[in-house]
Amino acid sequence: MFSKATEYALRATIYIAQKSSDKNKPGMAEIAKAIDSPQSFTAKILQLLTKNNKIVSSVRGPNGGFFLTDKAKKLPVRSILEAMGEDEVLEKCVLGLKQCSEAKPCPMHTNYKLIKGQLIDLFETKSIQSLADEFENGGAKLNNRIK
Amino acid sequence: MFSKATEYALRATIYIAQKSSDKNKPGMAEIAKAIDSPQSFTAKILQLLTKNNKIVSSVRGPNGGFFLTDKAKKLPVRSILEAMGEDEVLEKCVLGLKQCSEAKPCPMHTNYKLIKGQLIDLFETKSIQSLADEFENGGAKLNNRIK
DNA sequence: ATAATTAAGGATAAATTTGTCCTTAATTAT
DNA sequence: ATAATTAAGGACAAATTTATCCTTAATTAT
Repeated sequence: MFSKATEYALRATIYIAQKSSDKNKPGMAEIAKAIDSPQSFTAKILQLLTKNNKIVSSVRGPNGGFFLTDKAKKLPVRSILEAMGEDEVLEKCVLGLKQCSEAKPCPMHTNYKLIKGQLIDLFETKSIQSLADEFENGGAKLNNRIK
Repeated sequence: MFSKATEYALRATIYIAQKSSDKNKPGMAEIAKAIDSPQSFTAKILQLLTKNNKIVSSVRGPNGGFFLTDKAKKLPVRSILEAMGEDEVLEKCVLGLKQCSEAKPCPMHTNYKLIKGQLIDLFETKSIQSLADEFENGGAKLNNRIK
């Protein structure tokens, strides 16, 4: 569904939401290990999320690392997709048709739009914080290693 | 959602379902033009669909081209995804976690699985033929050019 | 039989995505 | 002030996806 870069972005952001506080800010090495992603590549992605788009915040130096502002925690998960430039996946025609619309529907349109609507709703409704919370409560794990 | 190759595969197969008959078999040039895809690349994809996996059939020589057997027309759309090796998209965890499951759900799991179920159902239930029919009845267009 | 037509298949190239490495800049602790 | 730590950023490399081109094989029409 999403690119690896976006998958890493989602996992990293959720991890940061869980682990960061005023006292403790996970660094890129810790994050990459925790979510089982390539470290340098993840660093690039964190740069993206930190820079233009204000999803993630960071501080350099000893005890530095990444964290989320209270404002950022309330952002919908979709904002991560937007920051990664992969937001269109939620809107696009399944067949990849540029002119597919209500007026000129592709053969999948009518059925697919209902599903797409739910996808959009899910990514709009869920906040970054609420995902982190679900992690804490459920047995959910973010790392990707198979033991 | 899907790769370009798979989008072309879906469009091409639907087009063939519409246009082919005993008398008339669209060739790769016609198909590529109709669905607005790069010709040589589309030819490769048609080879894939023709070869191992028996989605599409073909005949060479003058008046040759591509067509679908009656059996193939009844195949679920999902079989095209399988032939393209992109079937896993329907099953995969949104966050890309290999060990995400009912037992070890990721933070998105519970909500996403409902949507995924509908996606799978859609691709399982719809047959190639039924899509072609919807095209004929509705105003749906397969080409991708913006006029 | 021959020529024309069309898909099959191989080799290769271009573009994009994924990934690494090294240097620089900022911040902190001493 | 100095050294240590950590993110930022640039340059580059590998892998994958997308795409083109050319030759070969099959089939048909003449």
